[in-house]
Amino acid sequence: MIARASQLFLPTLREPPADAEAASHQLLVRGGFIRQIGAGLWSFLPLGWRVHMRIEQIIREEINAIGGQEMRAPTLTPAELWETTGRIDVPILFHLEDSGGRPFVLSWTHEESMTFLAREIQSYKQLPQVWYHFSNKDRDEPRPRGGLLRVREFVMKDSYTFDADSAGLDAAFARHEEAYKRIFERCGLEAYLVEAESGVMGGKESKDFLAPTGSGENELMRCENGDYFADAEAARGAPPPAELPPALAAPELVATPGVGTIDELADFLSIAASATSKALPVVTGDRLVLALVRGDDKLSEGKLETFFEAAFRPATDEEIRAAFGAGGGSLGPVGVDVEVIADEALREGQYVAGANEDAKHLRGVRAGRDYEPTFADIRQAKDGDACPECGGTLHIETAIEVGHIFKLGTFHSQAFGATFLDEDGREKPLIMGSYGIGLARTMAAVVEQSHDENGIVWPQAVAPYDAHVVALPGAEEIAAQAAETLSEAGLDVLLDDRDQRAGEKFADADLIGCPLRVTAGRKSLEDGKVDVRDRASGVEKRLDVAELGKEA
RNA sequence: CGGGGCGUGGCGCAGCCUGGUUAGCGCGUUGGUCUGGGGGACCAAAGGUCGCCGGUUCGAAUCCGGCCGCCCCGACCA
Repeated sequence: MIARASQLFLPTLREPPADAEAASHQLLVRGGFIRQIGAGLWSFLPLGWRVHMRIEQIIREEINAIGGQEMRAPTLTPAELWETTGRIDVPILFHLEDSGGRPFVLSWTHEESMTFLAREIQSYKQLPQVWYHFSNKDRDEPRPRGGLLRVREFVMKDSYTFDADSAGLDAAFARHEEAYKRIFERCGLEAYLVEAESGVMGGKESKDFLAPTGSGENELMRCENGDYFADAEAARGAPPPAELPPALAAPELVATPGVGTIDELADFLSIAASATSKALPVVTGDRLVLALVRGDDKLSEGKLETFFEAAFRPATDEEIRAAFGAGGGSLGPVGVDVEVIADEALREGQYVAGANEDAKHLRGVRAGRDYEPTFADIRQAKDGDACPECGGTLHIETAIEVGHIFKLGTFHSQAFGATFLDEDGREKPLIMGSYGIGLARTMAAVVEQSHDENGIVWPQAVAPYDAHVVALPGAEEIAAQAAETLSEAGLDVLLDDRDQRAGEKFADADLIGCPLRVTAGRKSLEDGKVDVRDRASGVEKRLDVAELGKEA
């Protein structure tokens, strides 16, 4: 097909909007792909929607290929659907009422709707099932940002799998892993599958697809040797060894007047921060627990949450006094009647710890001798940590989460009574998985990874048009012929037939970023040809119009 | 929710501190002439409740108060 620029709604901008910072935000607005209508609320203009549709079609093909059945559930749902699972209290829900005052919720995900439907599954003979749809998700995000990177309404492809047993779930999960890899690869996006923290909402296992980019809200940790990738929140890096002073036979009390922070403590005692330990009293449910990490490490809230399988909060000053008999700056694991969760880094060696007496610390505190902790990996991984696979150096990069896949188990099916009769004649809850891809976010991630100072460089599979034909004065006819030839060869063509200067047309072509630019002008007309330029490489060659079809 | 910034024709900005004619500039838009391979030149023109409400004042884009919206950092985040 051929689209004529003179008739397209394609409002390109010479300058980026003042409020745009992320490259994808600037370029997609400047290129006339999207326009904002409120915080986190975006319209897709004709070009932007073409890209969106191409991504959608790639996803559709790949999910169909693993047996997915496309369907469609509504975004507007009765509130009782969410009361069934208790997720009515999730803070990002948009609540509304119909004219009769009945409560409704805008879906922010579709486990509830799909599980509701899955009650009609009766027998193991009907399993497995793989359902998916493309639908709007609405989320009352506390802070939308970065153009398409985090929004309040967006189209997600979400799949839901129903299996009779966990082996079936594992297989469905694995098939989605592979499908997602192919999807991102076809979109020309570099994305890595990493372990994610499943956090409070539980589930047995979840993995993220992270696309390294210049802007984003996630952090990808990767090994310099390419053998380990992880979400920095969940990464299992090993910290550099602690610089420890000589060991002591028993803990030794030392006065530390005026010392409040780890840095002050290390300075005061003339030791490295890594030779100290940091005690963080937290409350989960109704128990108070002391989390202990090395002085130069930070506690990973996600990891601790996963360890507890529950949310937690910092203990209050009163709770701390009551449990430790000392204030926040002098807490430690020795001689207290409190459960201690110590980070793995503290398994070996002796560290300085708070003495549970104000302004006093203990030197030479050793796990297993002076206190009995439960060990767990609860530290936040850092740039420079050692790779758990090969010992190489790990580095952190900014990334966008473009997909997330979950093994849900039976949480939703039990809530809805979505059961089936198994081979053994017993009624069992369906075993579920859910799998999401944000289309607009994928689009933004592609732009983040694929642009230069002049504009977007679309991978062909997701480009708004395959070729951009620039018609310069005096060569309108040959330009139209070129567009026709390309179109007949099966390409989607944007023909710039506007009465504009050459420079403006070239600038727009670079900005819009179609993979191929074909220019017909006086220069090329001299030998009856057109100039074909590759957007990515900038390589240009002069060809006969007739040759265009083959080239493309 | 905490911190910071911004709100003036379609876009990007100046003016505000120190209140005072018809609120400017660049780009874009419309008509015209010339031009024509990297955002060209000239002529003419259209287009603005200065975010909203209230207050101070003879007089408010400008000063004061409240509210709203948007962006960034943080908190939060399937």
